[in-house]
Amino acid sequence: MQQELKSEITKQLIIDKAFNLFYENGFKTTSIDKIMKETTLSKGAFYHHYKSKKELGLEVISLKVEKRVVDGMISPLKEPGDAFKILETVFVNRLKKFPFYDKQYGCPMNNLINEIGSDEIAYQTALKKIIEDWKTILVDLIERGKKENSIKKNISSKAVAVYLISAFEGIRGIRKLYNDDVVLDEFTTGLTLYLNQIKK
Amino acid sequence: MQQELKSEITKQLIIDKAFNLFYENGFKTTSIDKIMKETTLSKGAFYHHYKSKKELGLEVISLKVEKRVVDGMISPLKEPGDAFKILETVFVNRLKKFPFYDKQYGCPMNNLINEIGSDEIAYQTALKKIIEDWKTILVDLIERGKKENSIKKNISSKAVAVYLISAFEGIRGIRKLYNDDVVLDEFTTGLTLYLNQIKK
DNA sequence: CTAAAAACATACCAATAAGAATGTTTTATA
DNA sequence: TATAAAACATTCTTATTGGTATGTTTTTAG
Repeated sequence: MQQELKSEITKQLIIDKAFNLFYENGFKTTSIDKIMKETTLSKGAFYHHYKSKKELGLEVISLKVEKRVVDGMISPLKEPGDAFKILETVFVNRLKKFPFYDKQYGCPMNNLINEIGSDEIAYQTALKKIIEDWKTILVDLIERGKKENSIKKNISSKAVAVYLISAFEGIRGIRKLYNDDVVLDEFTTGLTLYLNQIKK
Repeated sequence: MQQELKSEITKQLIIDKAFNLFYENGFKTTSIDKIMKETTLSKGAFYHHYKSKKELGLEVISLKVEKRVVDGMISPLKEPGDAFKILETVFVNRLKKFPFYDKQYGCPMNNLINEIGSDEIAYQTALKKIIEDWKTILVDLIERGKKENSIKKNISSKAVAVYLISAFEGIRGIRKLYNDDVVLDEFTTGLTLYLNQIKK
């Protein structure tokens, strides 16, 4: 039974290194050789654990990319408290707390969406799942805000959710082009303004 | 003097084919071989006109990618008439009029931003220029709307401009994951809602 | 009409790609 | 403790990469 654990540890190592390389250099141009060089293991080890690069890509998406979005943007929305306040805090704070590295390389999910989003159905489905989960929880929170009278009732929760997610992912990409936080600050101002307009 | 014309025609052919391949398959994974196969010319011809793939990439950005954004989203903002109405028409109509192909492959600029936006300073600068131009014209229009009393005065024009651009680019990416227009319609509802909130 | 320069073609190079084949070593089980 | 299977290493294959070197053909200027 110790073998299974060892296998899991190795796979996790591969996934971790792969995620970082995909994030920094893109999916398509990151080779198995480069990934395995990082793990200090061999290519033979890779093809023992994974049948293809595609299989690894899907695991990276469902285990690493998804986790990032869940931890940073989905789970925090489930917290109890004033729905509007939570909405504001989660979106604005996340942007403010990104380290330089994350600002430079953008959003791992958004990078993948734009690089391989129209390539393979498998990638599409895996990435879409994250967006759909995010959207669902956001809609729930907005609906709650309506009931609790912190958010305007005459707006479509789905529309607001999609608009918020789009804007957030959009700025994560645009920020990559700059070397300072000016655009990011302007975005935050725009976001705050937007949120105050759906506030009751 | 006819030689110069011939050279220009060949370069344009290369640029056109390159743009399409970059758009459909990404920049990094589109090889010079693939591009020249499309032109039915040889690799020798390519390296006669361009010194590197990077040089071609920069020309594609400044001539094709930029033109697309200028024609579709910047120039229309310069039209005379009610500033708010123009804002609404340009953004909403553009989304509604995208052919299936454009919805599937997303925004060429946004694709490049996310694929190579943190790679080379040269690409960064070329792409940033487009965003900056777009932002400038948008700010001008919003300012005009404020003066002409069609847009609220107590909002930051820059913030609104950045927020609008971010949301627009964001949804262009997200739409790639889907096979129908549902998200796009929800986005449009969200966008319309947003615009009505900055309306006077 | 001729020489040179521009436009293109062909052949090549070293590096890198994904993956298969075939090893060797470690671990678990009977 | 023998054996099978899992974990990993080494080597190889075929294709593709950006770019160069060296051609040949077309165009232009004198």
